[in-house]
Amino acid sequence: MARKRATIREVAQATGLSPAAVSYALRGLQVSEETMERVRAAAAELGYEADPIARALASGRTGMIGLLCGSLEDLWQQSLAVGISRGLREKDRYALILDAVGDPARERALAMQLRDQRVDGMIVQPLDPSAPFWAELCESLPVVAIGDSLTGTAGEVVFDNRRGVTLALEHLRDLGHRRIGVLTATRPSTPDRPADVHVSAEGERLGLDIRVVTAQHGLAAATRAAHDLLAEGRPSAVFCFADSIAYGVYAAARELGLSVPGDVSVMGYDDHPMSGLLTPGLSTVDWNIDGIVRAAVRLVSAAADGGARRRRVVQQPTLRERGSVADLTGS
Amino acid sequence: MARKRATIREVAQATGLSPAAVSYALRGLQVSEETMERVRAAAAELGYEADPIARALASGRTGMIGLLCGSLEDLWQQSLAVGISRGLREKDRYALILDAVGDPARERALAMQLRDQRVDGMIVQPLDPSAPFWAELCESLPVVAIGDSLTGTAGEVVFDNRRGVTLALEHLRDLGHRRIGVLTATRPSTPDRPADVHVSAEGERLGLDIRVVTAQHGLAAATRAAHDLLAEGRPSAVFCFADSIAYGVYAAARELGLSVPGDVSVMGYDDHPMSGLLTPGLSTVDWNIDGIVRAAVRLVSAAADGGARRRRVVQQPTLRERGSVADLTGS
DNA sequence: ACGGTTCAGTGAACCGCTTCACTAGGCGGA
DNA sequence: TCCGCCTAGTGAAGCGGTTCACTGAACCGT
Repeated sequence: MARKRATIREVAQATGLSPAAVSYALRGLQVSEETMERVRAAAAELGYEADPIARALASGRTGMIGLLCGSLEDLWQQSLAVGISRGLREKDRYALILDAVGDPARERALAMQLRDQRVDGMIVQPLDPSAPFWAELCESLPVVAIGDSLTGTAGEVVFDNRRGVTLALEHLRDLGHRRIGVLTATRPSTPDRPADVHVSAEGERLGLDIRVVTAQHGLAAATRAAHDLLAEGRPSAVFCFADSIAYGVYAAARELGLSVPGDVSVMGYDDHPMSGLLTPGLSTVDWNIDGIVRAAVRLVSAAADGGARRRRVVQQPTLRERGSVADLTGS
Repeated sequence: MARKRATIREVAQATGLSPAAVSYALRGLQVSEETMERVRAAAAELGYEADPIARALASGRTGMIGLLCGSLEDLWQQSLAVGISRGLREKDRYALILDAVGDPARERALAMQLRDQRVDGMIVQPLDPSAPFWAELCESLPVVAIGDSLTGTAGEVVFDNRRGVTLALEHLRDLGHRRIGVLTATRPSTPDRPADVHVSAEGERLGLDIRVVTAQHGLAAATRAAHDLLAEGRPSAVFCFADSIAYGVYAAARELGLSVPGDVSVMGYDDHPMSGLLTPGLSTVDWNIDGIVRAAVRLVSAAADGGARRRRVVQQPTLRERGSVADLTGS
């Protein structure tokens, strides 16, 4: 059995100080340089390290940031998780990553868990941004939402989806596409997701014939949905609201013996690292994941340090052409 | 401000019982059915929920399982994380995912953090399985390692790498390949990684001309390494110790204007969901990720519930042919 | 009627750290 | 010299649960 670890009292004993003094000293507060040194030495000697649980109970703080992902199965969220983990490390914090596996009820439960863990703040990719519990959560700790506005006082890193949609649809139109299938990911209880609205509006403005289909998260589900979409009255192009969904279209096309972009064109939305590796490379709307990560990390750590909570960063997209969209204009 | 949450003492007050009784009642211990009901009702009424931090401090348990990933940038580890998150959910536990971002020092720090968080057990994909701190860690909580044996009393889900390597190399040999490049991921301080040893041994047995190159984690690093490997005295096939590394070979081949498998054949190791989507599909060694996830979850939750800690599951590979290996035999 | 079990529940100590209110001593200014 | 203030440090009360040792009552067989 590992020898029981030293407590603050033992350090106090060893230095002839009170536990309180040791507590202060180790955090660089209130005490003279000299005792500070003495305490540090004794702590090192005894191999003392403060117990984060006890500390959290007493102080209500932990230095951790929670990252709550709606569905880690989504490659985009995976990339984000990796980036945020990295980014927080540089701020001397660390990320607790939790995965709601696509279940809004679990999302709620995990959010509460995280709060109870006394995280100093959290970054969320909400499954259900309109759920009422967010407001309550925002009261008790700084929350930063990525991609959606929450019902509550949260920081936000949002996407200019109107612009992103316009970019994608105009690109398709310019290359001569008129019948366009749109594949979105499920968003429980937000049927009127802003981006979807933009699709209809922009589609109309551009004179496009648009059909929207919703897919569950995950490659397999996206493939099934794409299969359905391609099977009946095939559109000339499919615009997907996530690169990982577009991968499903590639898979479905392969199953159906269709070539991309020969028989069907595909546009993604995200720009995931894998997208450049497919054949043909996936043309997509690039949201600059690094920028998002940096913004989210900045917002949450500022808020956790007592800064402003309500702050909004709008991310602008750029078009990334790679060859998955056929030119039908014959020019 | 959110109204302060109810404590156990308030529930005690409300029911006219002692805090101890309430504590027992809520955990279904020691008390009569009737008081149990009364306590539950009062708790619900007051919106009482036990504070996990206080509980952890007092009892030393949390119900959480830590998942420590050496480098979440690796797609394989991402998949594993997702699977484990799912799997633990079914066991009514939940996963805390931490990412060492490829840094052994951080791996150590996070492992200690996790222990201090009082996780009931942890699943690890060690960066440095031979580091001495694992032994110490294994003393204080159940650890399950995936892919490597730890220096300590840990459960293990290991791969029959000898068999996997044989499968891959024999496949290449059967299709007429002789000069083979091998790309492995960095493993700090384990230069003699078993799999690498097998490569040499098997290569010799099969009469192959093998050259091993090590890549850092991440797609970009893999691409660079592959670039180097392909540029000088190009081998006819490259065998990669992870599918995500193989993706780097695809990328490098594209940059160099080489076709896969026309100019260079590629074999992976893992079978990641994306591998079927590439063109050509990546031929790889399938380790059955679902099986691994299930085994790891089973081992760790059994150990956390007080079962045996030292237990070993060996995973067997199968060959998955998809078309990234050219047949040079001309038959 | 009596000692011995069991059952339901109590009180208080604790888990290990933080923090609040307070004090002793040193110092400067009037 | 006295007062007030600052600094360095103390003691004890938490934080919100769990757990151990114990008690009083009910029940048992004899």
